[in-house]
Amino acid sequence: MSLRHAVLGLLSSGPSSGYDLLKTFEASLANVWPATQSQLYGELVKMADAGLIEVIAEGPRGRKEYAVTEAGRAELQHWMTEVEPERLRRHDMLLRVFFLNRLTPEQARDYLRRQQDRSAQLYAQLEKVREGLRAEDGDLARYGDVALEWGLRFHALNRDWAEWASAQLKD
Amino acid sequence: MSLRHAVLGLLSSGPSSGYDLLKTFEASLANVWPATQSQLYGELVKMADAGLIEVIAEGPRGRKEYAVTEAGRAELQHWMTEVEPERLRRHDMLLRVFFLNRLTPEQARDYLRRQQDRSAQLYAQLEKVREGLRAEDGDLARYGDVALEWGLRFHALNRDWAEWASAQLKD
DNA sequence: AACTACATGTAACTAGTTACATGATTTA
DNA sequence: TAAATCATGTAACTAGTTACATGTAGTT
Repeated sequence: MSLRHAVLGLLSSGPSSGYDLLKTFEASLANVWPATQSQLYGELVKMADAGLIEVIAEGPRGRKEYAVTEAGRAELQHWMTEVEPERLRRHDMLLRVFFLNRLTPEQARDYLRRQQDRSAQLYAQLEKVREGLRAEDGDLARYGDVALEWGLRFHALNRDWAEWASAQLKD
Repeated sequence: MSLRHAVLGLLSSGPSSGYDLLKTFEASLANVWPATQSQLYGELVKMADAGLIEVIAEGPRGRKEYAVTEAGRAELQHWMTEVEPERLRRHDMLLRVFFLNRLTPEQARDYLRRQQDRSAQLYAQLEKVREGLRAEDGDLARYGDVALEWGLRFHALNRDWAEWASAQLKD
């Protein structure tokens, strides 16, 4: 249900259309909560039905400008302060680790090596994103950077763990 | 589609029934790839239809013993060595971070503090699981421990990051 | 005889994906 | 006037969840 809360979060800093929200998802939230066009438009209709948001204006080409209602603000507040974040449940990189003994030792080492390389690459990519972000400001960029730090640490963890795991295999 | 591969992985070390597979999911794979009873039984039927597994025996109470076919083994091998693991896409703990400025500074700090505590707690829990695991052996336990190390590092990362993020808020 | 564990199956629902469809406005 | 961008909507499908349903075999 968090697409709903992502939308409430975005709209809580000002009204916007589905189209514009989609751009924001792609530009800012892509790494924490991606949304497709069809899912977003559908969700906006459901949220309006539920009274969390409302259409406050219609523009050219059928553009609809949505704003959060009081009920929407309350729901956002509730979700932010009282709902425990979901735990990470599925992790197919780790799932493969359980079956590493089905591979030859070389294949198993290759697998971990690929994960290590990939994480190093993702780390480097994120570092570049951070540089690009330095230019911008505003709250989304500011808090975006706090989230980005998590990402950097995450990729570093994966990289280092894969190296460690590779060494473990040798016994 | 990875439930399918989890099943292939488990069956690749010997035939088993849906019921027994479910126990293994609960005991060993719960943290990397949970499966519900209804999903598992449904998937087994689809996999048999697709020729990846087959019923090799029927026991009391309608028990069906499944075994991997050659096609199933090939699919497992393919998935292990040629399919890139999915990246983590959705992360609602981090999504909330983007909207931390909608809270009062105290609420925001509380949020991060709760995440820190929770991660510390999950870390401690996993450590206990590891102790319990030391007793067992066999490949699932052995590789399970490699995955568990990832989990420990992950919770430590979350704990430390939350502390860091909390300090960031003060400017 | 009652209880527990074994064992499978099905229905209704939610979230998310890809692909298709349509049309209006702005800009080169 | 052609192309790009703006803007929304819908259909078909997949994966996963919760709840319901049913019956058998072994244990106390």
